Amino acid sequence: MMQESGTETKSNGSAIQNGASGGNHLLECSLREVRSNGETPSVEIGAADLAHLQQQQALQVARQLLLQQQQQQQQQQQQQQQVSGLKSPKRNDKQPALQVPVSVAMMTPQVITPQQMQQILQQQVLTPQQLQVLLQQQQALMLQQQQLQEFYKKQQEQLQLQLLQQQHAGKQPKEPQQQQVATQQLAFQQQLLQMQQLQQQHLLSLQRQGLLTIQPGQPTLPLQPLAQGMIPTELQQLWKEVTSSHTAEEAASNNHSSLDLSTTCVSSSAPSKTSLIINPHASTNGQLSVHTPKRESLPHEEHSHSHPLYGHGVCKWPGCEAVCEDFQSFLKHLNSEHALDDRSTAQCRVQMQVVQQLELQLAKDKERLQAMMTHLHVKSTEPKATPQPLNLVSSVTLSKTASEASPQSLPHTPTTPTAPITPVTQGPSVITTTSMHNVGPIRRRYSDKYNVPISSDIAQNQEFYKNAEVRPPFTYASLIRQAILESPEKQLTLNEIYNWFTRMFAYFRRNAATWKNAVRHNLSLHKCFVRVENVKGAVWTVDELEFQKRRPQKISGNPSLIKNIQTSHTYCTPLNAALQASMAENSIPLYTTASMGNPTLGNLASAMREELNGAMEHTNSNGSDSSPGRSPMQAMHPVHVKEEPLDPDENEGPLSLVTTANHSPDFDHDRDYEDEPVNEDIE
DNA sequence: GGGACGGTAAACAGAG
DNA sequence: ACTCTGTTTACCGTCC
Repeated sequence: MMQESGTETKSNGSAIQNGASGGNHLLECSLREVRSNGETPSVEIGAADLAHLQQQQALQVARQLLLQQQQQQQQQQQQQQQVSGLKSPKRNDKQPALQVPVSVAMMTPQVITPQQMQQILQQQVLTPQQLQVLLQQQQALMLQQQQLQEFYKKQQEQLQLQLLQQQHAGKQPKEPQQQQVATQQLAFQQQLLQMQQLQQQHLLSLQRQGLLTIQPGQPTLPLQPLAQGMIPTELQQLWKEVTSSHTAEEAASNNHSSLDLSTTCVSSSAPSKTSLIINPHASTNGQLSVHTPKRESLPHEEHSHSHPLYGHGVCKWPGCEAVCEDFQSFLKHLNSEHALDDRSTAQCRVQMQVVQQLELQLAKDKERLQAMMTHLHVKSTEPKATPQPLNLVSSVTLSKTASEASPQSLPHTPTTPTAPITPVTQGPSVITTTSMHNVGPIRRRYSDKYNVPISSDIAQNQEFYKNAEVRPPFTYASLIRQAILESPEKQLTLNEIYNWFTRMFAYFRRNAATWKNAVRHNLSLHKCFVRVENVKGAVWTVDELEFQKRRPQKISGNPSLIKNIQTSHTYCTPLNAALQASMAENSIPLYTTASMGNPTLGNLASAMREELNGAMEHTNSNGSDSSPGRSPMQAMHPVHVKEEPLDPDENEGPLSLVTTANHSPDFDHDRDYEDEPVNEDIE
């Protein structure tokens, strides 16, 4: 069994790796896949063709790169000429040395690896705050640059003055001093250039994120390399190769076409289209324009016609971009230029690969998100951790850091567990050194330690636990008990307990050997679990009395914790839910998750609150005879269903208000989960 | 520091 | 022979 899942894991992992490792391989794979699907075997871009195309594309990119480098150098030279006009001729010898880093800096955006692209893609989910920060950084950079320029100007003037003085004063008085000033000047200029590089890189990063568009009248900024390194853009290049009638050499020999390609990349690549709306109030220093993804409301744009291949008055067929005045002409164009032929089919295949690649990317990012969620959830001692499973927040309140933690005033909107924690809103601030120590298996036993209601937590965060591989903060014993109590007959076979674990918690869909062993170990170890021989075999039941014997001790002797429990319940969870769950935890019957939303039971629960609080206050270290046992409605006997099938104490008994997952006896997720591919990357 | 408790690993046995 | 179930022991970490 474990071996099976192990192999599954490996294969899955390698698949993912393929997706991350190399575009070529991926393309070939996807192509193979397309072939294996048996679609249109007659048409043809073979793997070799594709490789050839990619080579051509690489050539073209290289050419373009050189071209841009030349342009940038020209720009740089222009800038330097402007500057050098003010200073001594000596500076000229130093120019080449200065140009090198600039060129390098400008080349860097061109070699964006898939990983970088992923980072960029990730960065696309920036919050307005982050965007603001970026823009502020941008402004600060510009300000710095301005200051530097001013400073530099002053230096120039000073130098001029000195030179004049020297000329007037004598022929060769202060050569060293002059050199010194020149050196200073050089340093300043280097600083200035560095600032420019920084600024440009910053702008590039913004551009790559699709946040900014550059107005046409901004020649000093390297626009072309914007998205070229990105995989989809490369494929767009492929499109060009496939569709263009002229050769790549022609294209390369023509600056204009090269620029066209780049603009094509900018305008038609997916990333630029997925740009974010950013705060229009943010100053752009007059150099940048904020690009909003919303349609720019071109008058001739599609009104009622929404066609995926038509937008902004342009045919969006990959690599086409023919201007179509209206939708009708677009349709004509579509039928004439993109009819069913070999070329269109081939293009379609490439588009499939594009989609496939994006899907891979998406899958990877999803995986990452999952890992982030897991990580952020695990480090639950972080005071400001935002959306978490409800009672885990309670757990935080109950933890040692509770006193320092900000008042749990978060108005606990019921967590939608499947709603991913929005990691970006938390930002890097959440990831602290202290949080690192908490990564890994949770060893806290919040529920047992602090009496956090397990049923409440499980019920309210059911979706979360089901989907996120987060270890529930409950002991095995508590979980086993919960599983058994949730069952219609309050008895489960071992296998059914397994199934409950895997069904309710994504975490238990892996490392089955470990936790199953732990389950068995707990069943055997704790007296509260009673094995009952059945006709079918053996089932496990819960001896509540035994269970309660060990529980009260844990909450005892720490009044502050008890107080915290109450306050945290007040703040963090809907009272009824927390209360009834807490009662359920204390074996106060009738109040289960089922009572949530039930006004009658809710009121009853409210009425019971005082008793519960009082009971908790009276909790002492003896424990065994403490509050839960004294509840008048306490079940004073083990739950042996065979003897009392209609036990009114059952949480979901007579009322049948089962809100948690109803489990069919023949439910067999166990195998599925065990064989489920395990995500090794998270580990 | 020590005891209680929980998690994990492992060995072992019996049943199917 | 193998798997599943159940028991037991040992070790370690955490908490009080």
